[in-house]
Amino acid sequence: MIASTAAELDSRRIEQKERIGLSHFVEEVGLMFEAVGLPRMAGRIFGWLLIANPPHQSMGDLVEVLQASKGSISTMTRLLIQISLIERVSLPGQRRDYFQIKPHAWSQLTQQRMTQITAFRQLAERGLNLLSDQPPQLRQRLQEMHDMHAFLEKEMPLLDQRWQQEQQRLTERLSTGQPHLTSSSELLPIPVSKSPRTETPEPKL
Amino acid sequence: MIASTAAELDSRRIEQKERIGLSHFVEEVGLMFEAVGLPRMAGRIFGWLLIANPPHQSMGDLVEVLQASKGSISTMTRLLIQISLIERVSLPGQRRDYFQIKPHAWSQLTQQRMTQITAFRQLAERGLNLLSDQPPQLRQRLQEMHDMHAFLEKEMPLLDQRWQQEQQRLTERLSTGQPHLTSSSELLPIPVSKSPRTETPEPKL
DNA sequence: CTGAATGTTCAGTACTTACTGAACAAGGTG
DNA sequence: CACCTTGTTCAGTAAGTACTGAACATTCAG
Repeated sequence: MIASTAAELDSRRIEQKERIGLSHFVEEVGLMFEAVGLPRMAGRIFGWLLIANPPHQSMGDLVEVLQASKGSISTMTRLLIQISLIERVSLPGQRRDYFQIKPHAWSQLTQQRMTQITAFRQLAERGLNLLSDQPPQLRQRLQEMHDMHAFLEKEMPLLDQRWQQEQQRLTERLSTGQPHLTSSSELLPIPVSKSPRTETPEPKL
Repeated sequence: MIASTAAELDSRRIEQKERIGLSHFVEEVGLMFEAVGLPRMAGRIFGWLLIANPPHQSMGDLVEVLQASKGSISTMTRLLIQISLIERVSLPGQRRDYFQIKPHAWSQLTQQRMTQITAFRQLAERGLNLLSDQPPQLRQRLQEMHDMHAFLEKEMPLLDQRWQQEQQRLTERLSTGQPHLTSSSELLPIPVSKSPRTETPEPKL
């Protein structure tokens, strides 16, 4: 099996090139995740799940493709599931579990942002209390901080709502009839286990 | 000067209590800044400038209040100026410079967020190119990522615009006639120096 | 000019945190 | 039951980065 046809070699070169393109993509998603405060490896996993074929991948797949340790993959998939960016799915008759991008994953990130905005608004309120006996001139800085985030708190959900409508419009353009990946296969999403860990993060310090 | 009146002691206790409240506030702004990917010390500076009286503070003030090194303050104020969250001001007849919160600082943070959104949209496009010969089902994940961020790219500026209007409405409620902190005093903002460093970051590696 | 006040730069450190790898569960399968 | 496959947990490390402190500029005062 030493000799290969020209076609085979060519096909391999193309595959090679694509592999490089794909891993670059994965790496960049990793960097973007870091930019929004999430671990790079979580971004790599998410990036790979964005382009993987099939869209559901096992832990073993991820370990191999991303050249990372089992431990890291296990921890990071758990994180991604916890923030609802991916979900765990199982195939009938298969022992191992698979991971795939969760529908509306991106709205979930917006949700996280909302939490931050609320925190900023509350912080502004605390500041205004501290300066309660000061003249309005001095309080103006905090008032602006407060009003801005109160505004966003009101508007962001509306924006997200409008996005959901827009998206429905967009997806109905072409793929009428096959509404979603999950339902197009025999994949079953596994509900997130409400383990005690979720509510009480540190059982033993 | 060993004896003090009860009133003096009381006033000191109150001051002490307020100092604690203020430094808690400063610390929490620091934590929030970390949550959005900026150095904690930058957040502390910004936090202090939100509540300081007067609103403009010198490097020496910051070093003392925040118990940080001159080096750290210098570096972080530079960072904050670069991302337009604060500005450097000078007083006539005063040698040293002062820093204060820049008007519309918060819109600036939104601006930073826009950059990220654009990066995400471009990344989605790269992914779609990589999967250009794949069936729509597989491309759907990236298509959603793309559409979502394209949507936000379109809508966020409009939102910010509406915020500017809203803000004007809100500030006109009370403080009619004194539109802004800067103009209410003899403070002169110092324009950001367009040093070569800005365009070519690493002159000598 | 000398000295003081103000500000910058940068080498070294201290700290945080992601990641590895190995030991440990938990099922299935023969 | 022994054994393999799949997945989790955790101690230790590796790597990145914010921060310190000291040396170095710069400008003003006497």
